[in-house]
Amino acid sequence: MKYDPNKKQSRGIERTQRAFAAAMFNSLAEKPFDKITVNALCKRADYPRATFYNYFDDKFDLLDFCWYKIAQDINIEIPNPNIDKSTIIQNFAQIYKLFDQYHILFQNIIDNNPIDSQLVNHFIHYFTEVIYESIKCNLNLKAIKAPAELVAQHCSTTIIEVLKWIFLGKHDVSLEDAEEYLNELLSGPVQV
Amino acid sequence: MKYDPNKKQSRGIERTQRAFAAAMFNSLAEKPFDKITVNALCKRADYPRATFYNYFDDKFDLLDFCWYKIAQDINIEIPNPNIDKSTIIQNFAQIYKLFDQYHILFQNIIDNNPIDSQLVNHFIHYFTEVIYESIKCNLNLKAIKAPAELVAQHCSTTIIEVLKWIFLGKHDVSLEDAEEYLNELLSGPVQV
DNA sequence: TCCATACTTGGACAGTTGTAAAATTACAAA
DNA sequence: TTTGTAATTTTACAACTGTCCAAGTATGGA
Repeated sequence: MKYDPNKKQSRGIERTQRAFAAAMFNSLAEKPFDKITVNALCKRADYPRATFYNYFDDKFDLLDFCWYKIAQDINIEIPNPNIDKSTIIQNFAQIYKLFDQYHILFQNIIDNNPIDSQLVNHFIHYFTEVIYESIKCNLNLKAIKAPAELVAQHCSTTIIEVLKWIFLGKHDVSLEDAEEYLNELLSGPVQV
Repeated sequence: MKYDPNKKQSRGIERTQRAFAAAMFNSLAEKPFDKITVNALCKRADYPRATFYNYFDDKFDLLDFCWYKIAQDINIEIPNPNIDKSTIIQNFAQIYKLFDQYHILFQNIIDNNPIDSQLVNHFIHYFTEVIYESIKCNLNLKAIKAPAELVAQHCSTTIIEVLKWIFLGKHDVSLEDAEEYLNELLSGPVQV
């Protein structure tokens, strides 16, 4: 992201960024992402174009900011220096609940954008990265050859895959079932 | 893709499409994807812009065609009505060899594009889809709750993940080791 | 209060995108 | 060879993108 949202920012800057994010969220709810132009976002947020480019490189950069705002609520506990399968499933529950809060937004997004669109991929990718960052280096692995980074990547992908299936694939799955799905996928679901 | 490459096409059409694909491959080898414009591709392929839009919706559509040309060589055997883990690993070997043939191209792509760029994601996504299409409906699953489609998705993602690690992540891994990695990921690598 | 500095804004610009229509070319049947 | 149809290319266009600069506006410190 162009602006580091972690560093403290003046009230004005935050207000402006929030206005653009709101414009994006509202636009996403009503039309496909590739029909959303920077011009339209500026009109909606009621800021001039130059201000947009002050804060964001392009509309993807704004998207990053939007996902960041959603992901802020995720507070993955990484006290555990060795994360095992049950820890993963615990954290999964937290993200499930977060996604559930936003399920109307996701519904709208999916109604306007194909599941394999740039937009959805961008979203998926962002959250996979969030998970990955929180579990890499801390996984408690079996005695295997595969490198830890690869396994961490695999776990985060799997977690997001289940959530994608549920919240972007229009499958109504309870948290309990979702946890079971995840557990199965992480345990080797295919016959030997 | 705008043009269905499966349906038979006149020699002229194929020549034109190949020219654009070649222009794309050559450009990819020397600069980042987002610096490649349709204009430049046309200049390189020596065709007018309107011809480009005759065959492709945009540069992503051309990319689809490029990956399609590579993927053509994959001939996944789906005689088996129930694919188990060893079948998956067999097919994996075939794709590993295919990717290995193109490893110089992939090297160049990675030198010019970040691993999490739109371009790489597009590539990954395309091949995940190819694998998914070939294994869905035929997986021999354990007695589990997770739906078959989700598991198929998970398997194809895992396969491509290992290949990404090797060929796009600059990790030199032999076929034998790669098969072992895949087997471990599909067997549940994390401690319970 | 004043000033210096940083940030915001408006306008302009070159380059790009995707589309639509008109003009040309290729090709196959008579 | 002629002719009609379809495929291909040309040209023109309106809109968008990202960057730059200069004028305007806040803001905080002295």
